[in-house]
Amino acid sequence: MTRREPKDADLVFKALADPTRRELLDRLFERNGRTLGELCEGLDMARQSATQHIGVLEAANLVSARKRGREKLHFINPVPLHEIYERWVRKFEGARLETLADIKRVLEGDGR
Amino acid sequence: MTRREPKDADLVFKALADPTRRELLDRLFERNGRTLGELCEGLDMARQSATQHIGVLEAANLVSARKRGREKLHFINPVPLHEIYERWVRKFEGARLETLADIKRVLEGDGR
DNA sequence: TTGACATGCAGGTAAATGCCTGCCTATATG
DNA sequence: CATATAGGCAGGCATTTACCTGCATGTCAA
Repeated sequence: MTRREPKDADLVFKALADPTRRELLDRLFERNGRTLGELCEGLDMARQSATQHIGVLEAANLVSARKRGREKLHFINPVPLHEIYERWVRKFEGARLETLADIKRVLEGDGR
Repeated sequence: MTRREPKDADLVFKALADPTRRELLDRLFERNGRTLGELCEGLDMARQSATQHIGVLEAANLVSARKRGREKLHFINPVPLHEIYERWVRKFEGARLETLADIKRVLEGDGR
């Protein structure tokens, strides 16, 4: 019923949560500005399916496209990736060392 | 039909693609070793639903848990996040500067 | 103009996801 | 022991997702 508006982070992570879409990003990294047809080549799925995947990447703002004649050219936008890093990776980088000590401390029952 | 075995990256990104699960990670960062009950508090969903979310985080190896008596204690594991960063963020960080130039070059039709 | 080519659009289906309710088990504690 | 507390397990339902097929549109080039 109540439709929640998806946040940016949702869109980006969801977009990345599929191997086909990550493959598409890799292809664009290898050579930016590919057409839709080039991107879909050898993907082992119908063009229309790949198009949907590209749509997801565009919705997440990871890819932007523009037309040139009858072609659609695609470009990577790395900004959302960096934002994800700042908010969801960097923050937790320090956590590793604490972990073992925390586990011990808590398990030994000094509690909370 | 043919069930594909999900890769690590799939599990991690999928786990992160939900605001409830990200909230859980934040709660664990704020204080590691929380019990299930503590984690679920105030989450605006049934405990069982939150438990499923925690299951997704565990499947992605972002959280590991162990029992103490009748309680289940949860701990962050930041390693998968770092791996994601190495493979899927760092790689694309350099792409930004190229982008505008690429777009121009391609649009002006020197083609591929 | 006309045919070939690149892409867009509209459903349709099977599986996965996210939430629920109901009930069971195990551990603590009076 | 009896009860409360922490958590586990099973099944059900609505929505979303990831594919597909079929057809329409727009652009280029002979």
